[in-house]
Amino acid sequence: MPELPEVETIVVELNKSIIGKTIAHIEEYRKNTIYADESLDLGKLGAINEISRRGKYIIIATDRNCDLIIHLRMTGKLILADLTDPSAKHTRAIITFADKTKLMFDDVRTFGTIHILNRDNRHEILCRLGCEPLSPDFNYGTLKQLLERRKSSIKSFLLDQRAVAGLGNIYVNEILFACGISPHRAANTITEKEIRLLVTKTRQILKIALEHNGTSISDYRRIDNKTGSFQNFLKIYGKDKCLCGHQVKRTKSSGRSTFHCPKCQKEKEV
DNA sequence: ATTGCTTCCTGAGCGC
DNA sequence: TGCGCTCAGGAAGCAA
Repeated sequence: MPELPEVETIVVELNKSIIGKTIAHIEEYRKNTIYADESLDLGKLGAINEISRRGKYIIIATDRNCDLIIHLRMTGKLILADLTDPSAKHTRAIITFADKTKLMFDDVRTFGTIHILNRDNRHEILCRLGCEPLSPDFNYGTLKQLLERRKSSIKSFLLDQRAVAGLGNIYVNEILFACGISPHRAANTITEKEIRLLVTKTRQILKIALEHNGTSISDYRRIDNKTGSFQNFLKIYGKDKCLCGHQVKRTKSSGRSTFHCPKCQKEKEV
């Protein structure tokens, strides 16, 4: 499940490997994978000159003012290859470069998308996203203001991309455990001290995960098909017992697995 | 306005 | 061996 550290890892690796390459053609192998502006000729998108990330979106920009905006959802992968891998059963699209190398978009569960559009329309995809947790905008003041009027749980707040962009289920579980806050707490009951802790721990966990090239629980792979290694450092997600030996409680909230330790994570503000 | 449920999809893992 | 069931999950879309 690619979240911010996984997407950022892919962006860093793409920046080392496909900058300057000219897009020769793009083929879609499954419907509803590519959404392209009708006015664009996919054989004339130009050469790649910048690759960046916003939330969980990968933005590949070309020198002809076009953007490829990719979302991997749960099982999407971008794999750089010289030849098409015949064992890849779930290739949804292939971007072929002028030098004959290929960037393959694999996606078992088919929810991932590639939007191809003129740069002027970039905001149509990105405008709904909230603040970046690794940017200075993610601070006590911003968070306090956002949390005040939220009645939903702190977990659903952190998962809401319109509030904070880039966090997913695994990191939200880890962040709340690190802060000692129960995922079931109402967002507007988070105290000043806890907000400051949320800012610090979120940044810390994302940075460490990034140093380990992200978390590979099942599907996430880097562009050379290698796994990340932060799964070895998870403290609550998928665990039976927390570090202190307490039983971890597993629940579901809005369809997602939630792990928390009732002893280490406060159910109520103090 | 805000919130939370349903939907999309496939493969792994399980019990029988 | 194979069947049917459950689970994994991001975010759009919709209903309350």
